[in-house]
Amino acid sequence: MGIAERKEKQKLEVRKLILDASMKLFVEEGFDNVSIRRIADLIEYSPTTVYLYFKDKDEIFFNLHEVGFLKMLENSKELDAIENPLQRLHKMGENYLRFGMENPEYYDLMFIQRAPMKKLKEMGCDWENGDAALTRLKATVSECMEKGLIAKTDPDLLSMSIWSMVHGLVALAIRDRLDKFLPDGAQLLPIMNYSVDWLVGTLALGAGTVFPKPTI
Amino acid sequence: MGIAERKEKQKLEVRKLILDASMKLFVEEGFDNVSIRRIADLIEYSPTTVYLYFKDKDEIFFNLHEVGFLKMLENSKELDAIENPLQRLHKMGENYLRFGMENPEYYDLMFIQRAPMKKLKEMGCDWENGDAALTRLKATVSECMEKGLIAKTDPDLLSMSIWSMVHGLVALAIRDRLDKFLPDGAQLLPIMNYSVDWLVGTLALGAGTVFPKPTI
DNA sequence: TTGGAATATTAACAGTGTTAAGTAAATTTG
DNA sequence: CAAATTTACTTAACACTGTTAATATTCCAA
Repeated sequence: MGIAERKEKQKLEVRKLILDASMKLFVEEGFDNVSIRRIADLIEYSPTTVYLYFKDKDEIFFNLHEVGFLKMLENSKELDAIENPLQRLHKMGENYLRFGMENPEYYDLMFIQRAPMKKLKEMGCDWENGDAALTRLKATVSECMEKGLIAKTDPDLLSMSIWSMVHGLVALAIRDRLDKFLPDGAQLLPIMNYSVDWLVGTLALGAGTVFPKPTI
Repeated sequence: MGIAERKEKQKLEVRKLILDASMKLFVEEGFDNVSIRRIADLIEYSPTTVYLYFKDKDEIFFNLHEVGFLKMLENSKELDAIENPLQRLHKMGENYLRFGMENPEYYDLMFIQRAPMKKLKEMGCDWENGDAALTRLKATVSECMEKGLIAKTDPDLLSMSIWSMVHGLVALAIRDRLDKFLPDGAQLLPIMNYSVDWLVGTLALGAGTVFPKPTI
């Protein structure tokens, strides 16, 4: 079935063309300016062709949200090499902030926009990507507790709290709520990183891991 | 100038009519379904009349965002009566979460939607509402440090971290990212409150203030 | 009573997501 | 190989959207 195979491949190619064009528009012109017609213009097809590859606009955004998770995972490969779970936790926080600030559009789709979750519900699926990410966080938090590096509490609750803090930072930042409280021209990311330093430093029990108490 | 006065009053009345109708649509049908034409239908004016009272749609959302801050402030009157700043901090967190979960549409406009900040930039103004709120938080955090209730660090940094955590919780919750990690049918707010308990409990130095270590 | 300002409306422009119907090319079938 | 059928794509249209220009109506002051 060489023909069916080739056709399959071509179909995937056009799909990718559409996704790439959508993201290009999203990154360069913002969510509101991603229209089916402009996507179609970019890939030089008619607008209705897009509907042969995606059921509707939300399905495009759902797929981009998945690409975002892949990208984030790639950004976190180095984590596995870190033996000390507390240091790993610290690095996880730093990576999360950096990914969000460097890829605000992907971050938006992954954790802020409603469209992907709407699609998920429509499909009756779980949020596998988010699930996996939180599971990794929980594992590291649990390991910290087991090794006596941080105080023992409910690991699920603590993981949710940690996630909320870093998400809160990125969400406020990329929706223009943080810059207003910063000295003129100051970089946002370094200051957000201090928050991670502070959190991990506060969690840490022993004096083994050193995180300087920072000041803005 | 009795007539001018009455006209002024009438003008304000129609403005309020528009804002109320907008919010009604926003609450009942979601952000995307608030259109100028539907607002006009609701108040039984023609669509273009709306433009005599607001420059554009974003200006309506900006005004609603301000109404939200008023509402939030009202919800926080009881705070002034709490002498112990650590207890006050705890209550601030609880109030913030409750306000966000009970008024997700207002919260969205205040801390997530881009429109209000865009308008602010256009007007060249500061974000007075957000500024005032963070200032109140900072004052309480500082008071806690002065009275030796929590460890001394940079109060600005700690305030930002605290805010980020509660914002993160609400933002994830109202954008449907948290329910997926909850036992079926579990209430979100009580669990989010545990996070505040944990945070304040972790910050607290003395044994004077009792917050039970919770488990989900 | 007339003139002008304030208020409201109609009509229109350029854009949106999406669907139904029609066309042309590629592939399978007889 | 030719006919039939499937696949890929397009044109035209519907019902919306925010917003502006031009027009009509109402109201108050001179």
